[in-house]
Amino acid sequence: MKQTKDPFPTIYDVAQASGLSIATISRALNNPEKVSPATRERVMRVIDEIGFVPKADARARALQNTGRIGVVSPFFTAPSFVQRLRGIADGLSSTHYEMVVYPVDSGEHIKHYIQTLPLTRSLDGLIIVSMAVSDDDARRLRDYQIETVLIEFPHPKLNTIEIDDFEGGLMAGQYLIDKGHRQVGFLGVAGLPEFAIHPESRRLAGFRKSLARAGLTLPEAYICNAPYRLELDESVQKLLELAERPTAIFAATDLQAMGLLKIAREKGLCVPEDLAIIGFDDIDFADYVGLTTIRQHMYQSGKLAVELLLSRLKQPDLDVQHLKIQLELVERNTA
Amino acid sequence: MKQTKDPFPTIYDVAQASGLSIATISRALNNPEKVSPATRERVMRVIDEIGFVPKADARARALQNTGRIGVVSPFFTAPSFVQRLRGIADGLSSTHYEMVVYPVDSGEHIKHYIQTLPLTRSLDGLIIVSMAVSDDDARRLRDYQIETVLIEFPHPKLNTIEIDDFEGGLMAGQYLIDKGHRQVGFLGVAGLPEFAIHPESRRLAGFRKSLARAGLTLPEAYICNAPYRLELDESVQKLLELAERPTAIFAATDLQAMGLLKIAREKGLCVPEDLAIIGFDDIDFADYVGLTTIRQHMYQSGKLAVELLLSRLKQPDLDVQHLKIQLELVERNTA
DNA sequence: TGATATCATGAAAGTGCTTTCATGAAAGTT
DNA sequence: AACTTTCATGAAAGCACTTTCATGATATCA
Repeated sequence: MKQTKDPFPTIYDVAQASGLSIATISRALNNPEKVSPATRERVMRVIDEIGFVPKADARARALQNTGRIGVVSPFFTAPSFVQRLRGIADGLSSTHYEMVVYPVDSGEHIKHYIQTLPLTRSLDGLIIVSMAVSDDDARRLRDYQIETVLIEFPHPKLNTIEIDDFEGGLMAGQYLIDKGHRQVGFLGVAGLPEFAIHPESRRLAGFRKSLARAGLTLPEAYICNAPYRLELDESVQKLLELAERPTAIFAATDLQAMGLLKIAREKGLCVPEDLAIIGFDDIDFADYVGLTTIRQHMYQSGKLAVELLLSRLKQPDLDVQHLKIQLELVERNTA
Repeated sequence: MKQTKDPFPTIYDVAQASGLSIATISRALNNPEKVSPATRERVMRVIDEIGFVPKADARARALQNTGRIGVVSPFFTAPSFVQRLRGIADGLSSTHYEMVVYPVDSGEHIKHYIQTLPLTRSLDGLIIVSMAVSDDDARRLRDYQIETVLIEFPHPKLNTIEIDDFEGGLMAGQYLIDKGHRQVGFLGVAGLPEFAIHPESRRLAGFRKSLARAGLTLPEAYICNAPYRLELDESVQKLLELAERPTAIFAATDLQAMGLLKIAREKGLCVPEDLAIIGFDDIDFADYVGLTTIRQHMYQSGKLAVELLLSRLKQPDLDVQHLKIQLELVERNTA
């Protein structure tokens, strides 16, 4: 009667109630084959009776692992990042791992995370999304043997899921050129905090390359940078008000492409006739608005990241891997 | 020299290196005033030297708190839910709490979580979003003294952030009536899994009430249910092809309202002239597409939930609270 | 100067589990 | 019948901290 009242029965209670030792209870739970069937039966019945559930932290302590993997990400609620998060969550859902999300909104934050997370030992693995990791950080992560997978920012010493931003920019440019455009512009990202990475510069580089190959140039006046959100600023207005404005624009992100699309339409421009627009990312809403874009399969990148992480957790001596996500041009109605 | 090589110095290493006992080290860290200034100085110097960081889980175990709060949510990557998540994350960011996300995608899942999370005791608090909680579940959560805040689904015995769906439906209906509409329809949610809650029925009830007050009725033919996503199914097509179709439709969620908007436009209908549309939620993209809607301030609900949770964590004997989020009609271009 | 209060410190218990190692019984072998 | 394996089980150590309680050393008071 005492046991049934106890709100938190421990393994000791189970042992006592069943007349066995805690070692046997533990075995029945974790290595059932090491226990006789009869005993196993008995243990299970008692467990059900008194409602025993192993305490996670005690288990973690003894096991030297925590059953938790951390995800550190900036803008984790931005559409594209959410898709990634979904991939991670799905990848983790079939395992017994929990997902701890560390939103980072300042440079202090990330430094702090990288410095203390490995030390407090409260995580089995770490997925770092779209954040620059210094050699120092990388060394620290390795020294403290916390398995880490980087998404988007590559580091030679760490597992990485890479996006070939250069290639993506090249694809976008080539596509526009093939469509006959000769005056093309670029919409980049402005005002990104210093701790975030800047993939748009590589997208721009690839874009430039494609133009060069076709003997075209990208005039300074055709390059515009705007904040990473739906509401763009006046610099975009100006670009569209140019006497000789571009006939096509490659936006470094879908979010901005959508902002651009809206402004263009407000100005009475027909898309794609007057102005072709191609984005990058393929966020969920891209399909809704019919945005032509370069898909980088965010969901898949997240899922891949956890698969990579899990495989390393199982076999820690595996070589560091650098996977590349396949880019894909999705043709819709804006270009 | 041994200490400096050890990648994970423990409190014992600090004790040995400083010639003090682990008890004193612990005190110097947690109750500095209980230790002589000289000793404190000495301890700190050694800690810095060998790079000691207390292991979080060991600390949690001894302290009986974990520094972690759990968020269980369905569809946690759907636009509206993400906004809520952002509110929760922001609310938590100024604290030392970590956010563990438990995505639920099956009924088994939620039952399982509610039954085991409190028992494994690896969480200080729990925020349950948009999930039905039975009396049994509620009792269990209380018995096992895990502080819980429910969002959207109210329970008398637990803290709740409520949304007045009935009132929202009423507001939507009243607005359409005031605009002169007499033939109004309703777009509800179909195919929601059984573990999710169904706020749309209350939204519908409120909507009906407003119609009744104006002497109007809602014909069966004007009620349509479609999946909770951007791509709606043919039932919506049929509604719009009715000989005498409604002049206005209240969609139970913004996501569906946007789907409806797209279909209407594809059919050549002018919105709002031919068909007025009003949604519910005010997701981020609602502003982009100019959707008139009932805002339920998802972000705020999340933030409020953590504030409520934190205040209860500090003062556990506080009475259970039931907060109501203020709804707000946001007039844009679709109605 | 002897008795008492104050204070910094250390020893040890507690936290709830896993796992190694030892033990004794049953089964198999010759 | 004596001996070796095999197998289920229990005792106990280990995980890395916090905190209570006891102790001995000072400081305080009469």
